[in-house]
Amino acid sequence: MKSLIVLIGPTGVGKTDLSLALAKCYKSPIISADSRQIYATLQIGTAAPTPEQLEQAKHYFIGTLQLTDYYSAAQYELDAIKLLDELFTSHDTLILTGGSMMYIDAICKGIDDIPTVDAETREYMMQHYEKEGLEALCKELKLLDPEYYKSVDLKNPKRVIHALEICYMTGKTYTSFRTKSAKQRPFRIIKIGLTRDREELYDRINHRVDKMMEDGLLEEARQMYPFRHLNALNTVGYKELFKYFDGEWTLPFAIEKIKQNSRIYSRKQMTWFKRDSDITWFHPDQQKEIKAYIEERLR
RNA sequence: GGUGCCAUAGCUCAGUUGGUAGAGCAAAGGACUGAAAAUCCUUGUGUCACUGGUUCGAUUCCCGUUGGCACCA
Repeated sequence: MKSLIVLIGPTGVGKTDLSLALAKCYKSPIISADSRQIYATLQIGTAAPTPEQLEQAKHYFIGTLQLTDYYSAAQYELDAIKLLDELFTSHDTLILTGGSMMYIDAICKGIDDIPTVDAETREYMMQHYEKEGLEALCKELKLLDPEYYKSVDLKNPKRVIHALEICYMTGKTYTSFRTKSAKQRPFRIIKIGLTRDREELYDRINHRVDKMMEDGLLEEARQMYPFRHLNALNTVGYKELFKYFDGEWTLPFAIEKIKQNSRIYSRKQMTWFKRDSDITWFHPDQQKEIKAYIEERLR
């Protein structure tokens, strides 16, 4: 039986270090599930594995995209599942780690087969939204897909717009693409969650931001500044420094905001992970216990 | 030393013509199916600085105390 060890947890909890230890233990490469570390030029600000760490194990999906490349959780599912199939021919146990909740779920449960929105449709909908407002779009959705209208968060423009995009593009309801059932994977999934006391986690996050600044985050962000409108740069650590470059915030204030937004993000991750009853939780220092748990499950 | 002003949520401040109070920020909780480090939703009890007085009732009015600010010496 092939097994995928899925190592998850909030930002700054210590996933990278443990993933390296487990990679050595199981002679596995490390497959990343991180929607920002996947971009080549966002190393410092996303706390991507360092060159030294990258040498310790083969990594996938770290720094493989350009900022301008289109990517999504669904694309990640396709790419990662294909890679897993290949790697399982020569490995029994593989390690997946990352903090992007939706990327993790894309691997473990799958994402429904919904068409990719083409550039014209998105452009059209964005203009439509600017001109008519959210309420008008909600009315349209009520007509085109009354079922989804009932369950969608009507105050969230992204959700409403996307559903409409699919309706207009395909001539079918958005609901018709939603299966609401998890895909079965041909491998065993062992989910390990890493957690720490909140105070401890916040402390690590705050210190990590200071370390990033020492390591040259400001310069890295400055080089990304011309691309600031790209989705890849709508990212904690960069968007705050862009406000500093714009003269809106002082540098110390921007740094405080990076820390604050990182803390908020870590909480959001925990909210998502908490409801996943398949996860078994450990403190990152419990390496022995974690290995024992994995051994037991592999048997 | 004297006079005046101020003291209300973690912070900045409203407010109560006397019936125990509310905004912003912070903080916390939640949602999540092709942009997800994104996007969106919900949540405000606090010795109203301390002591005493007036009052059926004081955070509100009065005396005093403490701390802060300003002005005068």
